[in-house]
Amino acid sequence: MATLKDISRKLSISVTTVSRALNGYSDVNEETRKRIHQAAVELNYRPNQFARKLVTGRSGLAAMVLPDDFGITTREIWFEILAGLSVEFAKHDIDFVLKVSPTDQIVNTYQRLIERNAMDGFVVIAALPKDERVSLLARNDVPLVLHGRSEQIVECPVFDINNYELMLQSMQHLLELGHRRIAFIGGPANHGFMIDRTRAYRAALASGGLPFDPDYIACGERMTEELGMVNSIRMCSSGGEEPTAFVCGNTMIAKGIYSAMQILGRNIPEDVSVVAHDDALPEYRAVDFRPALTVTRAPLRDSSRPLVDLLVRRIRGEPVESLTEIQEAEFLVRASTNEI
Amino acid sequence: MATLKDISRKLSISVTTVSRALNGYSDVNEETRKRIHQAAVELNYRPNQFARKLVTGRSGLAAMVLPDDFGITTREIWFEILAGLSVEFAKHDIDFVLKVSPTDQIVNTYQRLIERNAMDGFVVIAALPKDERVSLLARNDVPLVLHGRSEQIVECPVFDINNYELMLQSMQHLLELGHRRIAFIGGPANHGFMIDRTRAYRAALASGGLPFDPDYIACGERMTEELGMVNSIRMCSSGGEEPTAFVCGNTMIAKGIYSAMQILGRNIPEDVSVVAHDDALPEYRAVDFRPALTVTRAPLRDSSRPLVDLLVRRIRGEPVESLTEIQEAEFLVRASTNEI
DNA sequence: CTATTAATCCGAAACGTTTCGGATCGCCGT
DNA sequence: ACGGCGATCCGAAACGTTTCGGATTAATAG
Repeated sequence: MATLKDISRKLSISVTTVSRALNGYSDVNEETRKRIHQAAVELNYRPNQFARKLVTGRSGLAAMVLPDDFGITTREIWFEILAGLSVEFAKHDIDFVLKVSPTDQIVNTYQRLIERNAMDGFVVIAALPKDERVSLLARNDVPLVLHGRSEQIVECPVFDINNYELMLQSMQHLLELGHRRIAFIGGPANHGFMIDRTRAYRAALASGGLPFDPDYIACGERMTEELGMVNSIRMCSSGGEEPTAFVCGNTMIAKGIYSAMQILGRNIPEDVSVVAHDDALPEYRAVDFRPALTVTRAPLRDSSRPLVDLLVRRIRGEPVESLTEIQEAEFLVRASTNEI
Repeated sequence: MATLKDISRKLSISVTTVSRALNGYSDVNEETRKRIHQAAVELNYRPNQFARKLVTGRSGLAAMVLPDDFGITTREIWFEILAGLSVEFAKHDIDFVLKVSPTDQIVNTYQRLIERNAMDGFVVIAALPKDERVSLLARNDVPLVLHGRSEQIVECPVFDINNYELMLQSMQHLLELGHRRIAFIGGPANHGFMIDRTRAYRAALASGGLPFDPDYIACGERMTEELGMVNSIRMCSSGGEEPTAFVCGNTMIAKGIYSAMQILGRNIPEDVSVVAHDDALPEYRAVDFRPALTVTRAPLRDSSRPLVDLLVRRIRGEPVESLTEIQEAEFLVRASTNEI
């Protein structure tokens, strides 16, 4: 409730000087700065971010808008992302606003938010190769940070995990164990991460001298247990040659495969090996799988910090070229993979 | 980007009048109001909420702060609540900010938010009988809406479902079916809703002339499948008389009981009846249980609208006495309950 | 014909910051 | 003695609203 004017009055120092002292300008005497700081804490001064916004243009607000049908993932995962972002933004004194919008109106929602001009920046998750949200924001010159690489050439900070590399690692591991028929059950075909992983999958097959069999790859809008279950059952009971190994887009899919293999009477890892990518959601702890699941691991929680940092730096005006961060996944060999 | 001044200039009308026209004051001619509105849309005028906040004190921001360990519930449920609140607030042109805070610092977080004075109001979920968050907010005179009744006498809007009544209904149903040994597996003992339900549980027993057996009631911090599983197994294998019916705090607990009964070789509803309260999370659809689950039903999604409405009305200055809403649950008899 | 009143409009101040462009003063070198 | 310079400070304007207290005009009442 205390304002600059209160401090100014109390100390008989101009508002200007008080402001400059508090903001660390060099043209204020060290001793008066001390006095001002002290008065500030005595009066429990908190700058009014709205007044500040009026003149600096910065509001201290960042937003994320997400579809009310959860798009590609589940509630748990969205929540994990939201929670991470909220605490990271808080470290920069930024309030995180959450907008949930009907899926078919996402772009309108962005449009309105842009017009209102209240957000310092946006975080955009799950980039599509050509992403309307991204181009809209970029066109209006509002800062955003992208999770997942997008094909379109936009000047914006990007954070991603190295999807190509992690798939390569999984495949290499299986190839070294002697597997020749390796299936891939992934996520939505049009998403950037899936494209990268598919490319790596094919590259690995090729490098192992193996053919690409379209029956051995399965995509799906939702990366759920069900997806893993139905596709692995299909692949194993089509009458043709069964895969001896599965690589999965996430651990839920792997869980589905585990159930399917149990139903079909196959043993992991004796009959079939399973590798997955692990976002490290507590509910699906790969170590707790029986047998423990071999994974490439890149905790979702770990993405919040870089995402927020990149956005904040973009807002502060750092050149976009320096604002790209690609995270490598750990590779953790556990008990779900075996020689064939 | 267009401001009042732009409209004012374009029409040669004072800023004052433009402002008053747009805000629907009566002292502006109908025709000039028309012109002003038209100019506003032509220039794509959007009021600057920060400038407005400076003078009116309203920011158009509401917040919820939640613990990073999810407190009593799960990620899914929190997300469901968040999503609902976000869309409802949007209808009132209020941005919803999400604060996630370490559990032991919740109160500090509130304190800081209050000092910053940027939020128009807060929504507080899962009230404890004596809730520090509530008293802190109330003491500082910042608007809040409470989900779940709190014992302390604070003047604040409250939304709740009628926990007492829904438990009574479940019990009555079971009693009418002839059950005499009815167990209750609920949630965290210190929470308001659990207290109400326990009271109703005991009242129903008493009205049926049945004794209260502490072994037949189970509480737990997390209302999960596991809670239902371990407690129902314990109750059924203690050597004493087994319960013939369970009433569950939610459908996840019921799911755990279903699994437990299968393991123990008991049939639902022949050997044991199950009733639950149903928040209507899509993942745990009570209709999809085999046998379909008898429930008291009050969808979580339905709580967002009243919650937000109450808060908005409080912010607008309506007297608190009128701001209480208690929702009755539906009672849906399905296949999980039977005569004994 | 004048005093009221109703209908419309408007100037200016205020909200709490930041920032531009000096102002003041003591001191240094010459 | 004087121009200049560095160290400190400050007045005033600006950001985009809302709102208080009139001002103007025309119609109405007496």
